[in-house]
Amino acid sequence: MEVNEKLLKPYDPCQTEEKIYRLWEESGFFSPDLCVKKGVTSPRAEYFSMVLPPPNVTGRLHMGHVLEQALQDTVARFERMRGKKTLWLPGTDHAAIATQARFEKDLHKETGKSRHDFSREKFFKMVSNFGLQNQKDMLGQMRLLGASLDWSRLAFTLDEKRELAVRTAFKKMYDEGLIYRGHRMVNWDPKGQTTISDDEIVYEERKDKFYTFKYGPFEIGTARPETKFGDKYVVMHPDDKRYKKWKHGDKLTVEWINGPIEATIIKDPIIDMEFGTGVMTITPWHSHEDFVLAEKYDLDKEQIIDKYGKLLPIAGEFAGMKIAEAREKIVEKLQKKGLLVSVNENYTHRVATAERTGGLIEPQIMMQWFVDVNKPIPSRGNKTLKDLMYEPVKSGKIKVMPERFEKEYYHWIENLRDWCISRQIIYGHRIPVWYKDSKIRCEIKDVEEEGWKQDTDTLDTWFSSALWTFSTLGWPENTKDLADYHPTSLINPGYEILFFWVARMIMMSQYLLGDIPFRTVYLHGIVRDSKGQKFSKSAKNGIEPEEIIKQYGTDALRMSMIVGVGPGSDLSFDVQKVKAYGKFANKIWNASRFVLEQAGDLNVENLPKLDEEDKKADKELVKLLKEITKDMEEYKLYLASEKIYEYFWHTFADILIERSKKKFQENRNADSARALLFSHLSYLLKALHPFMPFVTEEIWSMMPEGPAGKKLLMVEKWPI
RNA sequence: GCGCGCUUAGCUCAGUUGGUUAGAGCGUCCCGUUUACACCGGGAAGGUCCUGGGUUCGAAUCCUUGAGCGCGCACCA
Repeated sequence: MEVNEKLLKPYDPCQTEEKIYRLWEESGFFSPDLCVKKGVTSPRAEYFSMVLPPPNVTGRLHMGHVLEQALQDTVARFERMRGKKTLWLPGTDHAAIATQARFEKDLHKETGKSRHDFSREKFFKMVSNFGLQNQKDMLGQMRLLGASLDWSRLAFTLDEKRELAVRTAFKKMYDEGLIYRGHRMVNWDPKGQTTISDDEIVYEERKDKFYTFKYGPFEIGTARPETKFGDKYVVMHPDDKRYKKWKHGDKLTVEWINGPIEATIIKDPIIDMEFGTGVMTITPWHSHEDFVLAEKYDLDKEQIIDKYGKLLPIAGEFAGMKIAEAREKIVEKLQKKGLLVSVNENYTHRVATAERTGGLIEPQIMMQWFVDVNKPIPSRGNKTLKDLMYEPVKSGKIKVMPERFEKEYYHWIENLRDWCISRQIIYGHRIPVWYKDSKIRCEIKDVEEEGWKQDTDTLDTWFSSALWTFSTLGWPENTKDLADYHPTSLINPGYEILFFWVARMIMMSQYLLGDIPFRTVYLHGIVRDSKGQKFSKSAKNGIEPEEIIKQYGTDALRMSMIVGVGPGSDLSFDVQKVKAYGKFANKIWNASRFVLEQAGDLNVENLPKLDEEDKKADKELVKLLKEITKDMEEYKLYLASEKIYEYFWHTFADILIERSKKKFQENRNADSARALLFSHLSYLLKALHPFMPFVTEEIWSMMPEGPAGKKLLMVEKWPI
């Protein structure tokens, strides 16, 4: 029979995808409510829900986002077709420090100005506009990817509803003593001029000089002479025989950088006797470990370096100098005084840098806000936040894929310290605390009364994303969405944010709702270039998803990211692979043309009977579909996609279609062949749809309509 | 230092609980346009499944030794 003339040409994704997406969007079927209302989903159906890991509004989507959304959209479409009330909720993340840092960089490059040239309000507005523009671009990109997201529920981590959620969470934790303010050792980023959490530190291996100095009768080693001005405590192991004659608390006068100082002996088993001389001096203000010691023995703590990385007056003649400059000069001076013992030029160690700005972290003691992870919580059976994070994974209530990340997760929790949540940046959720004289109030609503001033710090962006699974569903209101869709079924982030995000979501959901945030965590890997390098701006190896889509189509790009890529494994992006699946889209197109030419006029309701060998083929397909369904239920998309590809091309096209040609030629069991081709095609289109939604939907629109009418393929029933 | 992962065809990788001659895509070579498709079909070459040892009737798959690469975590001054 005659087929649609579109079918006579090769498949052209550019001519198809935009139109198809509009069709889907206008149908309203991305919303589970409308699916129920329009009768394609039963009101009593089981639910399936996912929140999209909100992309940062720092720029545009990259290949990592494509992978993530391809995976999620495939699952969402599968579950929707199986008749579940399926919600996939979109949103974006204000990504406080990342967005502000990016904006400031551009601002400086373009105008030479910095945040200090604007009022707080003005600057906030500027960053905010920058973020909103990026958000707009990204939402467009998500549509290009075919994402079946429910746009009516679009959320942003910094919008009004999420602000309410953040403040409500903060206040509850504050009232229960889980959030406190205190002078504590924090990670100060002199470049970004803000604190960062332990998780935002990136360690870099580096070669530095390691100096050994005479310190009275001892020799001490350091890579950081510029911090040594306040070192008036000498620490050694209590069992170290070499220093037996010194007792804890002994005092002695030693010649040091700026003249003699009085040093005090501290004996503590923290010292590794094997390392160096077994003696060290401590700088409690600028070292985490030293701070712990200082607290233990109630030692003086003196600040040596200011927040701009310059030495303070305690450094005497070196005051005001930058660290790098001072270091050289201090060593010079000590050498002149005869106190320099040796310099090791090849000392490799790891230095802490800030994830977003690359700044060298300077530990500092500062007044900041923290989340206490070790405090027993009466309202949660005296469990700690650590317990609340640990338990649901341990008990299996939350399943992590691949499983090996569970170990990393436990390990992280065991080593977890209180979470520093205050940031000295402007773009973000301002801390909902107000001060007047020495009084302090934590409130959900702005304090408008005379004389009260709000804290100037903002919250770590991960504080708001930690609430994401339920803040997007309306919490703290008692909404129907929350009752209907929480806990969510699946979350699908990259493994690199297991701690930043997944752990914190579990913590907040467990604490605030007394429930898990999701049942399964499917961690995906990183998309690298063909040489295995991470995509990055500096490496100039970035590939724009749009470029690939323009050339090969979204379906091809999506398939290339799903087939054979298991959970947690990185994938090297390879255009050849995309190209191959572009060919596959065309193969589906051409096979469909043949089938529709041969069997497009069959009575769908009453297909001819199958002969023996076709019956066998039919059974095989059923078996395959069962297998694929099981794989999909277990989120093994990498297997299901490969199987369906293999079957379509090498069984359906290469064997069954070729066989049918003979039957048509010989006019032997031709009706059976027609029926087989037709039913095969319609099953295969359905099974392929979650993976390659565009080309399958387009072909589906050309399939003959039965008496029961025809729906969009996206809401047709899954074949098994 | 502790822990985890990877190593399969020239390249990028699959291989689900151990089971016949180990697979795909791309690339290479040969042949082929007579009812879809050259974005194609048929065929071929190409593999010590990192190394050594073990368990087993049987190992790419399980255990173990070593090597190379990668990752996570950790207070070595």
